Amino acid sequence: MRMTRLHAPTLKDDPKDAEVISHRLLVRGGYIRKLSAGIYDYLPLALRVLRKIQGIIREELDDAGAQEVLLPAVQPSEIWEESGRWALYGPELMRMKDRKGGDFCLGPTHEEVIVDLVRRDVRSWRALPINLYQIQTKFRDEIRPRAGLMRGREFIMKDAYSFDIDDAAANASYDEMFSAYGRIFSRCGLDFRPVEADTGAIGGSRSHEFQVLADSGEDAIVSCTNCGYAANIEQAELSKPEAVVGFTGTLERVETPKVRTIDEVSQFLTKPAQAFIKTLIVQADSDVHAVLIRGDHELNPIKLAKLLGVSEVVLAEDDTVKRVTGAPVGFAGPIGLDGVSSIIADYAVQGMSDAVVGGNAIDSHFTGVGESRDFEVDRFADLRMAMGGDDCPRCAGTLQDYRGIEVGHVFFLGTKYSEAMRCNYLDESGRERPMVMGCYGIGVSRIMAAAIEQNHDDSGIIWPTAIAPFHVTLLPLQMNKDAVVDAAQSLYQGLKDAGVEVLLDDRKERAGSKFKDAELIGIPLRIAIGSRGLDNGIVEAKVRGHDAVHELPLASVTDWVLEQLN
RNA sequence: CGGGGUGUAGCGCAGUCUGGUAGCGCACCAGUUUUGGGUACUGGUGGUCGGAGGUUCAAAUCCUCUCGCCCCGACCA
Repeated sequence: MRMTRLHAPTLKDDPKDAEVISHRLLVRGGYIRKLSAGIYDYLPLALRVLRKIQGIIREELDDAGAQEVLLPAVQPSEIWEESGRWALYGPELMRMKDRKGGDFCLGPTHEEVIVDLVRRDVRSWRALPINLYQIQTKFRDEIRPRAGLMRGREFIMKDAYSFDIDDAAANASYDEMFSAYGRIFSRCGLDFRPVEADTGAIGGSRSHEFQVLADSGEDAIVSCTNCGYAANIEQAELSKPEAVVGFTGTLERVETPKVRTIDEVSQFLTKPAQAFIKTLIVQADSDVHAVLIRGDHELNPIKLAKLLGVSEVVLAEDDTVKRVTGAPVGFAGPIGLDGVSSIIADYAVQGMSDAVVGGNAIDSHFTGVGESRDFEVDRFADLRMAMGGDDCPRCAGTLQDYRGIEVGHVFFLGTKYSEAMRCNYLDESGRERPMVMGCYGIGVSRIMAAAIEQNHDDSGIIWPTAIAPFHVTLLPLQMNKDAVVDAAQSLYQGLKDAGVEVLLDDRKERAGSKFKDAELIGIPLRIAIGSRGLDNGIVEAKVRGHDAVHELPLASVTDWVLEQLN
């Protein structure tokens, strides 16, 4: 490809509305343009990257026995009514009517469509397992799209769905997808972790997210430094700490005028946050509970909801707090608290002594508190978010904090959709049974952004070779010198003939502009052809992201490039 | 949805407080110059100042309403 024929409008200035690195570089590098919030044009360079990613996905999924289909983007409400999600899905589901007044939506996901497809034509256990996937544009009307391609409303996703005869077979399908995902992300050149994830309201027993490690990631994850354990902090279970025996401190009520948050009280009393017990008043359906969490820890509402057997828990309204504690928000404590259904405490609170708790009265706290000596807990459980420094629940190691970008998710669905939509088959004994499903997503456009978050420097993008828009870029530095132009032209032809994807910067730009743009666009290999070196038959070769400059004879350029590409 | 910000040329911005009929840099076009890290100079193209209404002799500027976009949070799985 010749640069003069490539629509890659690069910018010197950062676009104002781009904050995160991948967003800035994709816009500046001429890869994407915004059409509306969370909706982007993909320009030629971006499309080349997306096709590389899609190619890797196709190869690995086809190898794993999946088959590609392409399902409609616009879906009728009927199948969503059947699965029950027409009512369940909120405004994130983009709904619309056709000219006859029929209800439709833009597909945010395709469980309904795929189940409808499979249930029509697959009737026998002999036809299973079957695994169908597609690569397609999804639309979710996100409350707040952000960070460019990272969380768009319209985005490209690969979604796959497996159908099996029973749990064991479905688990095998899951395992196969899990390992294919590992190969896909490795081939994309990403540093990632598969982490155990929350199975959420869908239920089911297994779920893993594939997280690309990057400081800008939206998700908080912990990973053991010793064994392979890794999990979303929402999911990470924590081992029960050993209870400490013996109390110190004497119970004492202290005045704490106008200080209510842990930080404020901690400063006021000059005691560390670990010495505090937070008392959170929560609402679970119609019940109100008090939840005790150590001051430096954070409640995990998902764990609490599971423990209480409800779909969700929320912090109680101010009025409720006042009613059950007799004090405004900020002074709740477990001592003398009897207006709640139960007092539940995180394991870390067990055996705490010389602690600080709220006094259930305005401007008042207790110090020197001993758990079980000064108040009763109804039950203890693992209720908090994991964090760096915690003990690994699987081995003797320690957990470390990471931020991650979720680029893939594998999910054991079970029979939720197949039962709701009667996607059944006849087993060997002629009995009708629901198929057991799994679903598997990859954020294709998000991978492009995640790869940049992980691979860039001050000058621009540094693409992993496997997903770079081109392998090599040629920079003729003086377009007015025939020798330079001719040498570049013959290198261009030679590389193309050798099957290399090459971008020739044949613009009549100065050398500086070409270098800058080449670095911004981030093609892995760069060959600079200048009159100075050419007098000695030499060009300069450089690998993007490395400082070393190699002087190469013209004749060996193609070999060098092929060697670099392996 | 709550909080904060912002909308002026393709991009980045000034002008708004204190009303007087729109400007700078980049990009783009023509030319001179330069020629290995975004060259310098000259001339030029391009804007209903997000939109609607109002106040005024006069509105980018003041008032009211409205829309878009960005950030934080809540929400969502």
